[in-house]
Amino acid sequence: MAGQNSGPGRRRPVQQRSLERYQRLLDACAGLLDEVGATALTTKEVAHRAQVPIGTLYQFFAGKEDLLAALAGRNLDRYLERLDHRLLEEAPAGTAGFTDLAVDEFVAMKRAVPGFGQVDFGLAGATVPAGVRDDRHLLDTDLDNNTAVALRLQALGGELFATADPAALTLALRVALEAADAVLKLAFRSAPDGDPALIAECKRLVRCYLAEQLGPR
Amino acid sequence: MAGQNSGPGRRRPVQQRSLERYQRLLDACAGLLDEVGATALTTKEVAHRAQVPIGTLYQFFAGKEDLLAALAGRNLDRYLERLDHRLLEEAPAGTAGFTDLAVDEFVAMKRAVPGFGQVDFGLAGATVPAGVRDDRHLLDTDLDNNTAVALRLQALGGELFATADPAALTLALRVALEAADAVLKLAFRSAPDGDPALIAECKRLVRCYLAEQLGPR
DNA sequence: AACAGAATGTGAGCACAACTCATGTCAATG
DNA sequence: CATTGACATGAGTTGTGCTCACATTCTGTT
Repeated sequence: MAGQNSGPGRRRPVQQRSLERYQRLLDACAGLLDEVGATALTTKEVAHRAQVPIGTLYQFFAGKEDLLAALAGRNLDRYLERLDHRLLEEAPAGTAGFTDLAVDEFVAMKRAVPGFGQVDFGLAGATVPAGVRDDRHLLDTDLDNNTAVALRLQALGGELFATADPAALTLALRVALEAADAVLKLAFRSAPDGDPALIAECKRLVRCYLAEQLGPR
Repeated sequence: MAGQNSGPGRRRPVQQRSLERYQRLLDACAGLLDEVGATALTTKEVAHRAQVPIGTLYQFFAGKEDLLAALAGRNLDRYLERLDHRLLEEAPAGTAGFTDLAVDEFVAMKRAVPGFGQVDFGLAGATVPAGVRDDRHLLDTDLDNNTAVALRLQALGGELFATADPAALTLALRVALEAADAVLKLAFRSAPDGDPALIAECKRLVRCYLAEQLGPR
């Protein structure tokens, strides 16, 4: 169910061995992210950790930026997959229940998944290579991550979001997403496992906003 | 009224000529930010634009990171100053009015002030030099920008925020601040002058959250 | 005015990271 | 066995952040 959601890498590996190396590179990248942070991360060290020569890294990824984007894409796919499972298991009623689940799962991944705390979905990291203006302009690719994620969340929520105006709901989800991401980043800056008070406030913020959005009841 | 709020630079200039060069460096940095973005910005080019030798730049700023932090600090000082003026002039009643003013002024600066769109207050950019753990641990310095800004906003708001629990209000302001910043960043990623729909949603988000916070009335 | 010593200014050069590309490897086909 | 082309490799190129030995300017004392 999780679509391929990586950045515009160089060559997508098709053979078995290459695929393993590709994943190993992402794993090494994630591990290093937690240890040294995004700015201090070097492509040489990532390649070294993954036991892959530096040239091979650049066959799969256009550069450091693209490597991080690919990791963010994998994170997003995994998050949506896990959220989907929990929605089926726990079957919450109403948007408040959905919100709590979505936030809790996000927090769980921030704690457990290497690198997730540094890049999560890369929402704010559009970061066009600087100087070169964006020239891709088709479908999914040109709406930034934010809208793409909002649409996928909306699909997951399904009947929980009963509304007469789906476009307005998409807008609201984009806003809620960006806001929640920022507040949770703050929560994890304040405490290693996420400040509980800030996590609670994050839920309150989103619930309150979405409640006003669809049916003021 | 605006306190000195720059990063932990190297030497603070005291002489007249040095002060001018210091400001010129920040101006050049801001201009370049808008043209090439943060990652493509080079210290050499900043120094060249400011007509200042590269060595001098490194006397004032510990590095590129610190240069950007200093710009963010100047942005914050200017913002609070301008917001303060508008609060006195327009004297809004209630938190909703305060919110609208605060957001509008922020948007105005995003449009008008060079570099503001790239770094604003540097809320998320704590970015410890990577590898070295933070060793300053006194007063203002160790609570990140977020808390510092929230407290200053709280002071500006003054009697508008009548509450029995000031600490809870500070927490709410920190959350609102981080969320609003993220949503407005999104608004300016979507459209050069800021997507009006997203700006409106930002106000709605903050108003709704703060209304629930202090006096559910 | 003349001088000493401190403070500040300067830019060639160093260390190191991102990224390339000529060469090497190897499997499939004629 | 020879030919071909896809894929793998890491020494080398380019260019950035940053330093440091030396030059210049300022400040206070006699």
